Amino acid sequence: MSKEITSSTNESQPLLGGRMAGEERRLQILRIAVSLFSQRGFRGATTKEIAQAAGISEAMVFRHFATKEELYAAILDHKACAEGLGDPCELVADAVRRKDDRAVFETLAYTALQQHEQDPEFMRLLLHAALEEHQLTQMFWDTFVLRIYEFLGNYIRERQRDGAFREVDPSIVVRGFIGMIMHHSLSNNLWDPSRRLLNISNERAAHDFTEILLKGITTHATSQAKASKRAVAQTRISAKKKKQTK
Amino acid sequence: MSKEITSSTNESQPLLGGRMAGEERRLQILRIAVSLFSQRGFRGATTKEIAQAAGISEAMVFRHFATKEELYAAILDHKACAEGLGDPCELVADAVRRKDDRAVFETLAYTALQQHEQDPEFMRLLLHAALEEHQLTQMFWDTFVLRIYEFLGNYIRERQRDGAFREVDPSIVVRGFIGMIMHHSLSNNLWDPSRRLLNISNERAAHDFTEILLKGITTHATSQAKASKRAVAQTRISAKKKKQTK
DNA sequence: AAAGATGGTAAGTAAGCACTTACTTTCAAA
DNA sequence: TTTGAAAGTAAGTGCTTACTTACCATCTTT
Repeated sequence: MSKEITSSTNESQPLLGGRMAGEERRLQILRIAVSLFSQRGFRGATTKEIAQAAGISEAMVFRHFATKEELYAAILDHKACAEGLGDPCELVADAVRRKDDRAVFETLAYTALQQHEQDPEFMRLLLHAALEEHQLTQMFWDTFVLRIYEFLGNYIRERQRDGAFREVDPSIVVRGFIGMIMHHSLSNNLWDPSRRLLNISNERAAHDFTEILLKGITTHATSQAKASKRAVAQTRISAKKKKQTK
Repeated sequence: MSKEITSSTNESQPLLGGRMAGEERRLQILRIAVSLFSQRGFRGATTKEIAQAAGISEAMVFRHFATKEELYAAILDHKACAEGLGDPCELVADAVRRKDDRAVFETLAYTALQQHEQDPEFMRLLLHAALEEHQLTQMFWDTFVLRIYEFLGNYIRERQRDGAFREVDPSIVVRGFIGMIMHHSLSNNLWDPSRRLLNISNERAAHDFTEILLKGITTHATSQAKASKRAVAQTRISAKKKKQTK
């Protein structure tokens, strides 16, 4: 039981001998817990495992987080708030202004796919939370997914007014598009990690999904005349409105 | 001790007299276990809970299933094999013969959506299994998803030869289509059960997703001449082949 | 160098877990 | 009516779990 001063045998950070500053240790525990919770879920990951992986005793875990629940909540907050997930609306704001449909959808798709690929833990964590009916699920849905629906929905509505897109419920279009992306990431990370069914780059996936969606909702050549007439009329109206309001 | 108190107060099912035939009890346990495993996952559901829900002692559960693992496996077999999931290839075989693209895709989508709606436990069970990296996941993917990819992929390839569909990797098309459907079911059953973001009938969803996909992959009016030429040429070739082979 | 705060641990505890043992009740066939 | 197999249970067993207690070690401050 010589404790083998552990720093030699322990995997996580062999560089540092035992002692750590409080905040540093806290973050280390958090990182390790994220990894274990995402692998085994809340019930599946034990505090003992977490402590061992961090190279400390269980008691230290409970000094930083009073209960396992609190640790879980801290993780979800940490992941949901701090981590990436930069506002997608800003990301494509320029493309929206230029009305570059292809850029809008393809950029969103590519960014999401990259995000999922380089941080697969987050998706697993979210899935576990959803299955356990944890409140984070609703929080995530409300603050993130909802905003994308509004943002993309508004863009689609605008392009419909332009006559560029046919008349479909924008929410259905968004659901379909997000579905293609999410399911592709889920397939890659969860169902078919060896990618036997489909093995393509994120660029390719983003491009082809966008192509299918855009061709699926743009107005046809046959009805193009009608569409452009409407577009012109619409442009005049918006111009008038602008002058009136300002 | 105070054990008698619990036994007198604890009467889970006063309606049915205790005793059951072996097979009957086995199926009852299975049904209850399905429900509990799908709600709480493998680790989350306890044998005690299952026994209580069935109105029997824990020992009876272990008389029918030697271990918890065995019960889990029995459930997955029961659900994956016995339950529904009728061959989708047969379902749309007629539409495929008539080359009725709309019917092929819309029927598949609608059937899947209905299936997911009336048996949400199965999807939860599958998700839990996937997160726990249970072998069923691969089994399900190989025997069910793979076949759909092959089937739909072949159909798309055929229609591409006809000149009816543009040249896209059929696997990507299938992934996109399945993605729209799966994500919609997942949204309805897991993420947004109150359907605040989107609340549409399965008919509507199947129709609109199909519409987007088909418009997204059919050849355009501008290139229709070229396409139909190719289609005619292709038809002649197949006709010749048929005569030659037979 | 004394002191006090902070990082860290060994050794618990009570509850809960999957699973077992030893026993009783029911019921249909011989 | 006997009997024996099947349905059923109470009361464990040993292990694991989240969480605690009481104590040690190592810095920093004055």
